[in-house]
Amino acid sequence: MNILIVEDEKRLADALSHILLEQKYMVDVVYDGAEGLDYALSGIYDCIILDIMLPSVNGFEVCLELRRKKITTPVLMLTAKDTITDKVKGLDAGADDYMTKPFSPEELLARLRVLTRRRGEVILDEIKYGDITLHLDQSKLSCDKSLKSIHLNFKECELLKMFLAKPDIIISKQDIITRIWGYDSDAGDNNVEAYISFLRKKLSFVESSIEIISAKKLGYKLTSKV
Amino acid sequence: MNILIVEDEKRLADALSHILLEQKYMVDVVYDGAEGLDYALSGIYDCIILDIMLPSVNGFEVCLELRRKKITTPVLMLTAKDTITDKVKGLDAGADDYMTKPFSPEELLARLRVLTRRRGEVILDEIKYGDITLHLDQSKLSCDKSLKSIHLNFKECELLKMFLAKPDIIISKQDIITRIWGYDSDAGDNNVEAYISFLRKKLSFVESSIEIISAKKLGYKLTSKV
DNA sequence: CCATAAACTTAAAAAAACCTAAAAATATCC
DNA sequence: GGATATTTTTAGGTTTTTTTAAGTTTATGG
Repeated sequence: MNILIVEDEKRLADALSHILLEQKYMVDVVYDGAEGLDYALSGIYDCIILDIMLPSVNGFEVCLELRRKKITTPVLMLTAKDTITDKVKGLDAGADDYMTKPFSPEELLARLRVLTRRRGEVILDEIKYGDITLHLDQSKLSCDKSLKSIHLNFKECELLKMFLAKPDIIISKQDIITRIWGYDSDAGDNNVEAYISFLRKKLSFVESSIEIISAKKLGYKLTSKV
Repeated sequence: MNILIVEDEKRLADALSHILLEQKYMVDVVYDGAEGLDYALSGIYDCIILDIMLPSVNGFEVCLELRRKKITTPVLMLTAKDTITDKVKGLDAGADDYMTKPFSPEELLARLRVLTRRRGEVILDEIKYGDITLHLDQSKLSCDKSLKSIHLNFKECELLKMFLAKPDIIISKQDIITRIWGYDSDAGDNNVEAYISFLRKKLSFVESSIEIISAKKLGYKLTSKV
């Protein structure tokens, strides 16, 4: 079960993600509205916990935009704004539930269970970029041109997904570690390097024109040769 | 849009029904639990507003019974019981939302709109996929080709049902545990593995071309070999 | 152009995940 | 209460993933 937390108060976001991780949810955390919207639009989440007051784009707008784009992922608004007007506004913006801070972890988890009790939703199972397609449902990478494909394991898949979410943007090793190994892991740079190497080998195996470029001291980015 | 109000405080029930009628909902009101259950079991309502402390049968039980009988009408619990424990209990009993008295009419209406804007589900007593048929009424799995069939026990049946609801989609072990063993169970991954193994054996016994594929670290999915 | 730190690659070791049969514990039925 | 069915646990072997570590290559500032 994948949960996205969009919350700019770092302390609270950490606490939340802790609680959820304990319950074996998979958690992604982002700290501003625009980024939250980006992530949410992927449609891969089973629920989104959304703050309202956020840098760049506020929670109401994030929610409205999601619904406009036909993303039906359940949204739980979690915010300090406790007036009736805000609640109504949030729910009518497309949120499925609304809780005010401070909140009880137990109630949050219970409401989360309600929202994630299965409905007839469709999950995005494919990401395309350039000449490649990442089939999330089959953990498989394929190339449109060569028609070749190859299996990716869990971390390879996560890593590629991360790059595909931000093509042409440099991602630091540390970001990769925190996202894929977890913020409290003791994985080192070499772990990342090893996986980058695995991925490159597979990208070249399927004869893609996509490549992962390393930017010394900064990180890596995905680009299309063509 | 039909709403059922189950609430023994006559004054409150009247006020509520007033508010709803103003919004052009069709409203039925009953004043005790057993009667509420009777009405609710008809399945004709789009939402049920349910008090907890009721004569004869309490709200938790009404809700549990409804879910046991596969009635999926959204339930909004509206009650004076405002402890976290009660909220969790209510939501886990199958309620879709929980509000405490005193409540604001605006918020109630907003939450009602959330609950009634969702899609319906269909209940069947037979599920077919590929060359197999799962007879829910007889807990029996059969294969069209070989004509062989075999009995499934409850958990095997639930598990297969889960897969059949989403063929080709990966379902995580955690999802399986929460759905089949309950969110608060201490069943481990190995329980799931054992049941997957049972199911595979039975699928192969009836000579089906359906198989359960494991996606390491992600879960399992059902696919048809042909 | 050289020294050097950073990045890369790889094989092999270690760890984790998975599968299954069979035993043990529980629950259910007659 | 005994028989039967179901569920859970155990344990071994298998496979896959992940980490490690050492040797190699590459980029960059001086």
